[in-house]
Amino acid sequence: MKRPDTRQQILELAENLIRSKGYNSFSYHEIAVGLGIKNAAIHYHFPTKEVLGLEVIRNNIQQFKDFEERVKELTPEQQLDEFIKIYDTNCDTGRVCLVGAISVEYFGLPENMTLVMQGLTRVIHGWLTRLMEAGQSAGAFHFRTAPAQKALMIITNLAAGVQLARFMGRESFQEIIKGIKYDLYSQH
Amino acid sequence: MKRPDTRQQILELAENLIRSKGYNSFSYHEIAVGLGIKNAAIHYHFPTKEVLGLEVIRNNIQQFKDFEERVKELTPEQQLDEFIKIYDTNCDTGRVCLVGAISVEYFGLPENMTLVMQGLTRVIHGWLTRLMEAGQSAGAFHFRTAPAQKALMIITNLAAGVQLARFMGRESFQEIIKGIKYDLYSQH
DNA sequence: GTCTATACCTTGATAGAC
DNA sequence: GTCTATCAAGGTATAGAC
Repeated sequence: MKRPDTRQQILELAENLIRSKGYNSFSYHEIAVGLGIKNAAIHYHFPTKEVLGLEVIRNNIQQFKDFEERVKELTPEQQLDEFIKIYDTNCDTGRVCLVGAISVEYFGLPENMTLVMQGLTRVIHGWLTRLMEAGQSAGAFHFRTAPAQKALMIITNLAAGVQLARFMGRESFQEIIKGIKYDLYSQH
Repeated sequence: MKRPDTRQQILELAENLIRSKGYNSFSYHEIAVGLGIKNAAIHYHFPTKEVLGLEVIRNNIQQFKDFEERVKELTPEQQLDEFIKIYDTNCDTGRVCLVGAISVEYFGLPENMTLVMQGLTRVIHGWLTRLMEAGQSAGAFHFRTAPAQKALMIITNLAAGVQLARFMGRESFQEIIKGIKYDLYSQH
């Protein structure tokens, strides 16, 4: 069994912390304790916190592209289910999506981070827009507005749905999932 | 120059800072500089940062109740417009809603703050649910799902819509507003 | 790659004069 | 009510040994 890759472990814990409490609310010390290493070891892999933040975002972009690749042969309905499942799992584990987490601290972040985040939002929104188009063409999804707009509606339902669930409970997020599917699948 | 309303000024600036960069990203020093006072003066009005955070939330609840009172004689369509306008203005000034801002830092906040936040979400969601019911009864809004569910969909569209706009631009939020209204007003 | 040790800054918070 | 002065704690970050 391969030895655990410290760099990757730091990256994953940092992402979890950002999505649990925010970028400016976690410290190198917290990561060090969590992984049983020392402060300085983190700085060896990520010289500054900004670099760590940037790598977390870039890693997230890559993860989403892996997701795209993994589901691309599925039907639009199945792809949507997989997409929703990401947020559903996040909701269970108490983590909001990276876009929401980072966006809220916007004016308290290094500018580079906000720039790279634009890339992440573009990738996600672009994929979901194409999925809406494909599902509409296939007769699976029913909606009358533009696919790009419909994609925005769904992303915001999911992103803020997980956030809201922290105060209103898991059931509220389940209601939102039902709402999204009802809108898409009912003939109107 | 006398400053009888220092407390209120602190409260307002703190709320703006929370909704610009997050609770754990602003400091007493920032407020002091912003208002031309000293660190210690803030501690006179709000002994701890937790108290300040709690008062910001309580103040927000009161503001929303004032909003309810202000619009209660208007038609459901007009009330919805006023509600949307709150978020639209926030979007222009670069501020996300308090619910989104606080929710994202959930696991990095004093527990009391998360408890009081539950009250805020309940107040907003309750009001919008009743508005959905009233609008439906009046034949102004058209939707088939439960009013409480429809309210959740709209709140999440607006809350995350403002967040997303920080990366995707103001136009994306305008698209979301159009989407909300199209869904509610079109016969289907 | 990881450690110890430490420098340096910012933070929330307090005491006491006015 | 606001100030000056100060504090302890915690934050990011670096140097150098191993």
